[in-house]
Amino acid sequence: MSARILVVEDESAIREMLCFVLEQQGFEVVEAYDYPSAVDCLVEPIPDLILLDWMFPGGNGISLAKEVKRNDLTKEVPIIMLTARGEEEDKIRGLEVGADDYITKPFSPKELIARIKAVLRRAMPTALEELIDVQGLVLDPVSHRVSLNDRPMPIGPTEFKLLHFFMTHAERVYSREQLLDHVWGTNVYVEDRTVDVHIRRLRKAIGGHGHENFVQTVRGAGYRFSTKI
Amino acid sequence: MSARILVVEDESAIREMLCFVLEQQGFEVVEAYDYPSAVDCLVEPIPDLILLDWMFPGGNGISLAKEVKRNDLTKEVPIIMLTARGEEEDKIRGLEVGADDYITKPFSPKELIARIKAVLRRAMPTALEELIDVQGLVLDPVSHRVSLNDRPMPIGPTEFKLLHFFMTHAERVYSREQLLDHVWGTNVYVEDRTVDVHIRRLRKAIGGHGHENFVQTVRGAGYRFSTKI
DNA sequence: TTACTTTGGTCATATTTATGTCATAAATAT
DNA sequence: ATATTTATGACATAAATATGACCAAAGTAA
Repeated sequence: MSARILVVEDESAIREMLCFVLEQQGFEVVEAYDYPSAVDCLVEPIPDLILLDWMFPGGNGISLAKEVKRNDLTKEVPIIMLTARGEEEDKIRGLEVGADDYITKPFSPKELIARIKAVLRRAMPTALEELIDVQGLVLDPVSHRVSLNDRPMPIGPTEFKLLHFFMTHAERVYSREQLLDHVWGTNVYVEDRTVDVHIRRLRKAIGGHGHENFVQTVRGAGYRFSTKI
Repeated sequence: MSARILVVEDESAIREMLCFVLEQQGFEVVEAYDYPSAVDCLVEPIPDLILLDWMFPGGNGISLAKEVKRNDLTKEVPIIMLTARGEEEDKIRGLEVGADDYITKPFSPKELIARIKAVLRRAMPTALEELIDVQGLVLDPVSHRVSLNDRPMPIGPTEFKLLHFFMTHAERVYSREQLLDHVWGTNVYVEDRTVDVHIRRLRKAIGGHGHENFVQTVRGAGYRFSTKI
């Protein structure tokens, strides 16, 4: 289960930007552009978090926030408000009404994601890291475990990270350099060819039932995780 | 190969947002926050496209655009300018100076990507990494795969590049020399006739269902990729 | 601490795959 | 018919990847 986020923002460009960033992060996003549509989105299913523009037509953010906090069904839903730069009093009033955090426009995606995750970590800690299942090959980021048809498989730390990256970025080639950047981290001086070795170790770790074929060599380009053979 | 985009924008939140969106699209992004750093980023390697904030400290966008268009090495690099909403005269002046398009802040990611792709499609079609489908013959630059009616086909690196070039430049003859330049790269000393061999290998790789007829010999001129027989 | 285990990176070597060139066959134009 | 151009198969060589072994570093348990 991943978190469902309600975005309430009247300006379409900003709303689309918010949705884009959130969807890239794997969140389920619901959009509302004014007061009535926002109220509609508050029921069935109830969102796990609300991203709320403070000034929008048809009732401002404060009244919607109050509405949310008044209703027993939604009072636990965290709210992050979007404010224009410099509107200090908005922030203060927002936090008084029950908003959990605020973000100033314009915002960087990093900041946005960090704040959302911080709020969600408090509210629903397990929603951030999802179980990944690919044809019986299951990776659980929470318990840090990999299993093959319900049988736990021993796997090394680097191989785990590599597999995690691959499973969350399937059907795409990555050069050795890119893999080093993403899995080992940037500015780490490691030989390119080391990737080959870890690819082999990963294949060995998940092998035995054909799953090693998911890790594919793309000659001259790098490696790819794919379920198509 | 993916396009390298230079983002020139002083406000870090907006710059990070631009970079985030572009990187998600698979572009390689270089950031600059003022005039000197932007000029540094104009050489080695030369970016394939410049996203330029019109008003930024240390010289405005117009002067940087002029600089780019004056230099022989960079004059072909397309420029998309970022303008504040309502600054009509900026847009007009920008297009006069040689900008290829403009985007108004705030912008939606969809619009941003669409405009960038439109400009790149003219300048370097193979860098877009878009799925290309020609009558069941599908080339996916992202996963680095070629499939024929959903069946993945094995194909060598050179044949892949050759096919990619052909599919993004269909209905047009290319001499062997031109093909060597575009697919093998300039300043590579390879016999002209080698192209013939790779053409054969490509035909073999995509053959079997008549698709090999797309790769056509134009006697005395070179080769052509065409769906018309 | 010490002894032991696991892990990570590198290397040398084996194996696989790709590349460019040639000789010759086939096709096409004059 | 002959000259010109392209297609093809073979092959040596080059390049890329896979693998096994090794050692150092980091972590663990006694």
